[in-house]
Amino acid sequence: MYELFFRKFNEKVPLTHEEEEMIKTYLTPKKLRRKQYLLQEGDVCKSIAFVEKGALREYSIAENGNEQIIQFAIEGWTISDLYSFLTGEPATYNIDAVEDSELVLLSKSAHEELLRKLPKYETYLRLQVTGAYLALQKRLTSVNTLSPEERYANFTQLYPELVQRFPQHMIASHMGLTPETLSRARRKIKSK
Amino acid sequence: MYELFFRKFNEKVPLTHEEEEMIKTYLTPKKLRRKQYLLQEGDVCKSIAFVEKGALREYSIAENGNEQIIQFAIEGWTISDLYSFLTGEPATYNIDAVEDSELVLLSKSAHEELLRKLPKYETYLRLQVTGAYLALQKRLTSVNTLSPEERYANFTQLYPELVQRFPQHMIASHMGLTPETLSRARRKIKSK
DNA sequence: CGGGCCTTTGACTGGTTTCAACTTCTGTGG
DNA sequence: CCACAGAAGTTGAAACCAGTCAAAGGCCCG
Repeated sequence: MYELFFRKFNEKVPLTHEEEEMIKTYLTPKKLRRKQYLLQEGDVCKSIAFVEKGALREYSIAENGNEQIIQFAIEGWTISDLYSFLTGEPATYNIDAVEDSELVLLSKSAHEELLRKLPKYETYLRLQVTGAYLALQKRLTSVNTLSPEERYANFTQLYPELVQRFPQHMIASHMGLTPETLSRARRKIKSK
Repeated sequence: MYELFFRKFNEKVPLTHEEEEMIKTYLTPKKLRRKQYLLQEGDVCKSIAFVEKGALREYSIAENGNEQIIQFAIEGWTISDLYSFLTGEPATYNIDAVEDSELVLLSKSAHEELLRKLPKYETYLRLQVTGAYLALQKRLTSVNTLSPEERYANFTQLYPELVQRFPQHMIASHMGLTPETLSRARRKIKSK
């Protein structure tokens, strides 16, 4: 249990067996069915979720009803409405399962206690957030400088697994395009 | 000296007098003239810069020569090519001064020693990066969901100081618009 | 005072969105 | 196991909106 979680943790910050056991007491497993919500806009995000198995998405809904996907998560990734989690404000994002999924949850109180008790947890968090920040920065640059085709090509190269597992219209939404535009961009790429 | 730096640090993580003195030994002041580079694409980013006074910008240059501004920084903000700083790879961004500026620099070795010696520094960093991450997330959402007018209105509301101190064409670049489009968006807003 | 950069405005172009129809795929219930 | 309904993806046509190119006016700095 929690194998992948600790594998990823150890890649960033190596843990002793005792430390692993200690962390385990703070973790909660959770299974989610396809289409089931982990978090709904308006609720407070009460935990950080690590994906042991499955696939989820995080998205907001604009006034006109358009879904805007801001993040995907598959095995080994972490997902949460961090702002809501940290501040206790209502979430502005929704998170739901795109496939049946198995998660590892870390509640707010667990998070706070681990920060107090285990410096390695803070290091882990820092590295995690730093990585997410750098990835976002690249993404923003690509949105501002690349054409839809280039963006899609770039995305498939960076995240081939995601292209396999999420439907096209979600990937379009993630890239800020309409499904039609993405479909046409794909055709152009193929014809080369 | 370094007043603003420690004010901001203490807001996030309170320090004792001794700790402040200790940190001071790792800091280096630097003055920059308007238009002077702090970092040029291709060089390795050797420090994190805190702005005591002045205004800077961080940007990349696309093949076609277009400048794409990814960040501004004024008093109290921190600026750096974090990826280059952490990995030692050549920087993909340029940083230069838009006004004469006074900076506080933290070198890579200082950064690493502080991480080892002072847990509060790691906490400070974590909070700093987390804040930057959340801000970027909001920015990405606004790029994908708002019209140019809404985006500019949003920006002026969020960062009125920046609108005062940076020329329009830089703000346009920051928002991923051409100067012409921003000019027209401003006119539309005024006419309401 | 002059030059150059910044901003604004206009006309035109091109690419993405929108709307709509059609096809394909998927999952569900009879 | 097949049939069918709904979702997903593709394609076409038209509208729209930001980008591009060009020019003029304003302002700052040397």
